Amino acid sequence: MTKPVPDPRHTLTLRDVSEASGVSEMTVSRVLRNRGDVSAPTREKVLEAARALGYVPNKIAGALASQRVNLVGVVIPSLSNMVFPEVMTGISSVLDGTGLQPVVGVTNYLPDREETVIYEMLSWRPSGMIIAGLEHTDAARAMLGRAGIPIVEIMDIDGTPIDHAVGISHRRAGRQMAEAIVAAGYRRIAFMGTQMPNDHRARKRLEGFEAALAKAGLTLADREYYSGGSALLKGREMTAAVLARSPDVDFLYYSNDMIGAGGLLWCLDQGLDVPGRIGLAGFNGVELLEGLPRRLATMDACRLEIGRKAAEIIAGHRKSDAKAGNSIELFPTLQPGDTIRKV
Amino acid sequence: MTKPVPDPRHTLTLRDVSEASGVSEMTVSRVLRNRGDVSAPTREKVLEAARALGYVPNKIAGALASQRVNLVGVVIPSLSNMVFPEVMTGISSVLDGTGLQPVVGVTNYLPDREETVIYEMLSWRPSGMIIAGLEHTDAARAMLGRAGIPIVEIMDIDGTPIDHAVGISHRRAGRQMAEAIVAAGYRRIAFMGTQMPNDHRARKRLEGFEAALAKAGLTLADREYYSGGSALLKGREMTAAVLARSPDVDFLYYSNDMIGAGGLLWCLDQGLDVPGRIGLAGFNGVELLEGLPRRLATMDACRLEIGRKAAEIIAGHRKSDAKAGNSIELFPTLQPGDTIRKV
DNA sequence: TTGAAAGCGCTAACAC
DNA sequence: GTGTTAGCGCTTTCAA
Repeated sequence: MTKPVPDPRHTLTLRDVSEASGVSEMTVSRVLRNRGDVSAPTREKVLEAARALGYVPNKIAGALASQRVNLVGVVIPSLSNMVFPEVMTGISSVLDGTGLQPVVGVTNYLPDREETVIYEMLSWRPSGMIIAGLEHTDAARAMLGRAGIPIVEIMDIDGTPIDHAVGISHRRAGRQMAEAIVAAGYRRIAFMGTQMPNDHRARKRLEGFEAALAKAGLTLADREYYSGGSALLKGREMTAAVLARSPDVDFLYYSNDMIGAGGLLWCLDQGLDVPGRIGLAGFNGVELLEGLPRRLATMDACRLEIGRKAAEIIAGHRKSDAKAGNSIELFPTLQPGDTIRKV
Repeated sequence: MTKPVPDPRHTLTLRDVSEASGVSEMTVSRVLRNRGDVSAPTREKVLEAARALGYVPNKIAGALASQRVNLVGVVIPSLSNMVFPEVMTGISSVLDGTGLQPVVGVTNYLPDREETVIYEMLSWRPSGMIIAGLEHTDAARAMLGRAGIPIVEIMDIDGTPIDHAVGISHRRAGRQMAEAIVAAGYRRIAFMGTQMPNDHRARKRLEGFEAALAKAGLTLADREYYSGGSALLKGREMTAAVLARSPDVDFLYYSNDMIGAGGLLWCLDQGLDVPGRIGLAGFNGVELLEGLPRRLATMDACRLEIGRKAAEIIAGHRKSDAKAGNSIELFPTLQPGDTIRKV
């Protein structure tokens, strides 16, 4: 039956700063946003009061009133494979100057989870969205399409973007690697990758790879998939399994550098002649490879540049009335390293 | 001079759903939030209309009206060293059931940047904050202290928390590793780490390490710092440099597993007897180590558990009026692997 | 240069 | 079960 005591430490509002400084709320607001003309003395009084009180503006109210939110949603499948952190670096480097802030959501390669994340993000009315991949649920595509903000799908350009796309062609990347391998004289080629039906980019690389092999009259000699666990260790294990099963294989193509690195370490442990007896290649161009005993052949995925370009599209949206449907294709370079025979 | 045409694709509001369904805004709101009693037919009509229109609620307005934001701010120094992604996994695993959503901000180990990130996050009035480390600017501590929400500082407990802390004692961790090394008979010990004045946890580990050495009558025989670049490669380079300069060193202590792995690969390349002639140890217990030719000695940092516990504190805050000042200490286990001599 | 009034889109509290 | 009223804390707009 006690009267509810008003929280003594209630959250501060503009009104509090206004009263403390003897300046109207409106003018306080102007000072705090550096907007309009405010005389130097007034400005000082306000700043002083705000600092003394420890006022933190309420962006929720600000956003509702101004219909403006300086947030950019970034939807990615995973944080743990070191490719997306680098994309984030690219995004941040561009956004940092603009007053826009990235907010990331992780989907774990689950389409339904992605749909939920997109829905949640859109409900905060961000200024733009950056989303990995071109494959989404119908509902997700619909939401994004009617959101009325710039949407940039990244990493991949093999498909039709909702609005904008920035990425590489993974099909082409797979094809190029296969061509290089065949040109180097390898003939019995095995593939190892992740068991992930929703990793569309890995899938497209393999499609391109197999298509190029077919053109050379070849098919994959063996293949092996894994899921979970330490990628480096899985690379070793899969490599051991494949070579036990198919001892005459002369090339190992991995869907990512981490398992490729594991495979390379295993081959070296076994004293195999790399790249003479057997060649290896991965994908991504991760920094880690630089510290290996031998440089694994790979292809960089232009991660930094993709992040940058995507952010530029969002940031530049106000001025450029760039129409939708634009794909920006980047071209990865093949780094043969020391694990493919020189022709 | 043309009259401004109202945007035909204006963002949908509750009102639109209300008109389309012939149900009052209030009831529509109730249906969309599963709140209160709504008859099945009304409910259906509303859901139908909302779906048909593609309505996405405006959380900004909702949050302002309800004074409730289901966001938890997570402030971390970096995404790229594979320790924080695992903390995030722990956080998400707990938050997923609660309706709370993590929002991450990255500081790059810059105190001023951290202050800004905290300010920005608080301005969205989150339900709680999780922040790496116990060292912050005075302004940041003040803001957090008066925010009126649960604050959990993670990773470290060597210091005084603002509200709650969950982590390990890095000083103790360093001490324990030194004791194990000394007990194994190593005497000429070198340290290699990052050149990062603001990585307080690495600093505390080294302090604990040196204190324990001192207690055994020893001092570091050599030390080397790096910054930037591929950690694996830097580990190799620093190791080569240290052993060239101090050939009689018999143990290499690394501030993280990645450079430790590089050092290990280098030692094996050189044909050094590990752990007989020389021992090595890192810190973190990263998954990567499992794929190496030999298991590097390390200490896990309880990352998953830290994330979990921190999230539990935030999520459980409504019921438990847990008072501030609580530190939860976790105890990492030393994993000797194959790079420390058995005693 | 400053202030007053009117909402932004939603929900709490209360009536019906 | 459903509707009405009154704001949430800001910013926009316009007047002074």
